[in-house]
Parts: sequence; C-alpha cells; structure tokens
Amino acid sequence: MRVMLHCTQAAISTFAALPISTLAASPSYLSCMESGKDDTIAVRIAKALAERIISGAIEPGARLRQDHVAEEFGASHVPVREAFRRLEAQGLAVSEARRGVRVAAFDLDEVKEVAEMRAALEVLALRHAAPHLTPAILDRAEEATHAGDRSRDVRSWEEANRTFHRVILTPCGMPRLLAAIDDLHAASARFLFAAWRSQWETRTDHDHRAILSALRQGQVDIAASILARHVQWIGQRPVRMQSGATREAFTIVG
Amino acid sequence: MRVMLHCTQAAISTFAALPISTLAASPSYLSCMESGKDDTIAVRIAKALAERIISGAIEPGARLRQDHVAEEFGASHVPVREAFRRLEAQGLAVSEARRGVRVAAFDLDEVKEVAEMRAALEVLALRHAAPHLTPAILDRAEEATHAGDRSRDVRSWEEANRTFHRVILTPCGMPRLLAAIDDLHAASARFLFAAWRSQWETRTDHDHRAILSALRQGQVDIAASILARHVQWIGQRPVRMQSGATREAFTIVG
DNA sequence: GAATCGAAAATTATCTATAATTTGGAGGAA
DNA sequence: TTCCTCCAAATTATAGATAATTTTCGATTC
Repeated sequence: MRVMLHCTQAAISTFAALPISTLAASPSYLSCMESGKDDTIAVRIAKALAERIISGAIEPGARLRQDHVAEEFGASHVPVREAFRRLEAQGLAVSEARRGVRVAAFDLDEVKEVAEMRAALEVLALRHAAPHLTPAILDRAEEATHAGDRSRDVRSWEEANRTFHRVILTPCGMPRLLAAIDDLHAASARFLFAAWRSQWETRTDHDHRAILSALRQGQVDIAASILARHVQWIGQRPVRMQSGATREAFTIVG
Repeated sequence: MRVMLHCTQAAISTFAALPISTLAASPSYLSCMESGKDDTIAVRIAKALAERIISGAIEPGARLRQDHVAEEFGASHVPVREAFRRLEAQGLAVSEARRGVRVAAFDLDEVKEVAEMRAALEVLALRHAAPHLTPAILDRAEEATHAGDRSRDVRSWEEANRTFHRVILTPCGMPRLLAAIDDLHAASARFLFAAWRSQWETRTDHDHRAILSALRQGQVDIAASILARHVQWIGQRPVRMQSGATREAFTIVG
C-alpha cells in the first residue's frame, strides 16, 4: 500500500515485538474472558491492542496509526477507530482531535491515583461480597495464591494476582463496580510490567494469605483494611532506559 | 430518505422531544464544558445523545439507530458508531453485536450501586482536595448551594448540585478519579430526572451546608462522612407510566 | 382465533474509495 | 543558520456498496 511507504517505522517495530498470533490466540491478560468468538472486529482489535499496551509491547507515547493497525488485523479503519474509542475510555490511549491516537503515558501520580481508586473500590466490593463468600470461593482464591507462588514470570504472576482479586470480589454482584475495578487492574498491570522486581511477590502473597485468613474467620473489617493497604503499597525501583540513563519506575504490587 | 419510511416511530418521536438546536447550543448538563467547537463530530454526537439520555428525552431501552442518528446530525454512520462506543463506555448505552445499540436501562440495584461508588470515590477525592481548599473555593461552593435554592426546575437544580460537588472535589488534582466521578454523576442525573420530588432539595441543600461548615472548620472526617451519607441517600416515589400503571422510581438525591 | 413458518424489509457491520484538513518535514531564500 | 514555503503523509470524515443478521409481517396450518 502506497500509504505506508514513507511512514516512520516506530509503530511497526513495536507491533512486531509481539507475534501476530496474539490476535487469534488468547492473550495472557484476557485469558479470563471468553475468547471473543462472537465479538465484533472492533472489540477483538481493542482487546489485542489493550494486551500489547498493558504488557508494554507498545511503549507509552507511541502513536497508533489506524491504517497500520487496520492492515495488520486485516480490517478496515472503521472498526479500528471504534477500538481506539474503547481504549480511550479505558485510559489506555489518548486521542487528540485530528492529531491521532497515542498510547497513554503514565507517571508516579497516576500510579498513586489508580492505587487509591482501587483501594476505595475494592474495599467497597469486598464488603458487599463478604456475605456471599463460601468456603469453596475462598479455596479458589487460595488456589490462585498458590498459582502465584508457582509462577516463573511476571505475566503468569500477574494473572494469578488478578484472579485472586477477582474471585473474592465478584460475589458482590455489582457489575458496574466490577467493570471499573477491571479497568483499574489493567492500568495496574501496565505499571507492573514496566517495573517488576521478583521479591515483591513474597510480600503480596503474604498479604493474600492474611486477607483469606481474615475472611475465613468472618473478620471483614480486618480483611478490608489489609486489602486497602495491600493495594496501596507502591513498588519503586530504578529502570535502565534505552538511552542508557536510569529513571525511577513505580508500580502497584497487588 | 427511503430508509426511514417503514421504521417504528418510537425513536424518532423521542428525538423530536428535544429541539435539534441541542446539537449546537450548550445543553444544561454539559454547560460546564467548553462548547465543543474543536471536538470531533463523534464527540459532539456523543455529547448530544448523552444529554438526551440523561434528561430522559430518550427512554431507557429505546433503540439508537445509527442511520437515523447519522441523518439527524448530518453526519455519516462512522462518527455515529464512535459516539455509540463512547456512550457505551459511560454506561449510558448498551450494545449487542449485530443487534444494535439501546439506551441503557436501570433499576434500583444500579441506583444503589452508583450511589455507593460515588460515596467511595467522592470521599476519596474530598480527602485529597481538603488540603487545597481555600476560602474562595468554599465560597464558590456556597454560591452553588444558593443557586440550588433559587432554582425553579430539576435541570437547574441538578446543575447547581453538580457544581457544588465539582467545586469541592476538583482541587484533589486526580484527573482519572474526577472523570470516573463525572460519569457517575451523569448516571445519577438520569435517575434524578426519572424520579423527581421537589422537597428533596431541602434535605440536600441542608447537607451541602453541613459539609461546607465542617470544611471551613477543618473537620475533614466529618465532612467526608456527611458526604458519604448524603450521596447514599436514595429517594423513592411512585411514578405514573404511559400505561397508566404506577411503578416505584428511585434516585440519588445529592 | 392462535401459533408457526418463511419471505421480505430493515438494520448492523463491514469494506472500498475519496475529499478535506492538518501535521511534519524537505528544500530554498534571506 | 534561521525562517518560510510548499509538498507529502496522516488523519478525519463522507459516500456508496455489500454481506450477514435480525426483525417484521403475512400466509399457512392447527
């Protein structure tokens, strides 16, 4: 296509960082959802791009060129534009009128903000879920914690962590609240992939067990306060950048 | 246009309930934002439809037909579809693949859910805003309360109420949190317009004054707890339906 | 008269093509 | 070198066409 002849190669190379198969295969972050068989093309593209943004395969600030995305997914620009609107609503992309769409940047302030929002909303969800928590549900949460222990890489650890939170919160039966929490988890996962340190697992898994222990004893207030502290703990470490310089990177570890 | 000849008239008649000028003119609910001069057409359509959905001009469950909307706004279906995605993300519309887009329905459970989310998030925002609140800001909040007293109809009262909340929360400087609160306010306003009772103003305005009084004395905890209760108070009243039967309608009044 | 089936119409979802606008950069002039 | 002009690329947006699906409505049957 002539359109692509003179474009900068940045976006293409970042797309190439993940195999095309992520379109068809179930990506790690989305493995909890049904494989979008009857989704619209727009939804499938949005999910695939979301996975790349969250995993860091596309860098913050990188432009998302609709024609390139359309060509890669074998679609036209119309569903691509719809996918962009969806990513924008999730806070994963920002668009300026007539200046295109970019992957959302993030800084320490946003990490803190997401952590506090998660604390507030997850505590709310937990308080409503608590009366409906059964031993079977708590066992599934414990299994997710074990899966976190066994995980060898960030992605599987992140998935286990997310499963833990989802399992204990879903019984609240508040769909809007759960959707908001999901979006915040997606943001958290972005931060996590950007600044990972393996020893953080230990602390997090300890918190998970303390939460489960409190819930098993019916101590909802204690569980809620551990959850709030757990989600607001911010990890911080230096990360080497492309230029060779280092900068601080931050993440929510829980 | 032939397309419209055989369609059901429900959607058209509800659209007709508000003048076309709402597209260009600044509607009540959006009067706080800049009139979208440099917005994209998709954003303008989304704002106009949001205003109609919130005000009740389009009923819950009503179908949003993209070709009809496109024709009314003098646009093509592409920006209309983008507007639909935006409304979907705000929780004002729901779309099923290949079955079109409908105005989101709501019930008591969702009213409660939104109220609790607002309580959690507005309390969070208030705690962060409190250190930055100046007498000038509190005076503006008090002026908004007066405007609520003076208002003669639901729309202006709603706008005054929303201004009050916005003025005392914006200084928190957390854009993602404020955007989430805005969406919840939009949902609240829908409920309010659906079930309005004038005497509710009194209670709400009393709460507003109590919050301001606490803030002026630096009693942030007290202000936060009044705010939480204030936002979670659910109004309830019977409403006569088209069929002549009555049903209970609920709203967040604050 | 009610229920069911099927065909026609409407609608969604998509693609292709194209106009208009804007950005960004290359190349020339002061 | 710096600034300006102009061109190419990218994006926004429209129009028209098509496939697939859903809805509607009428005919047939019980």
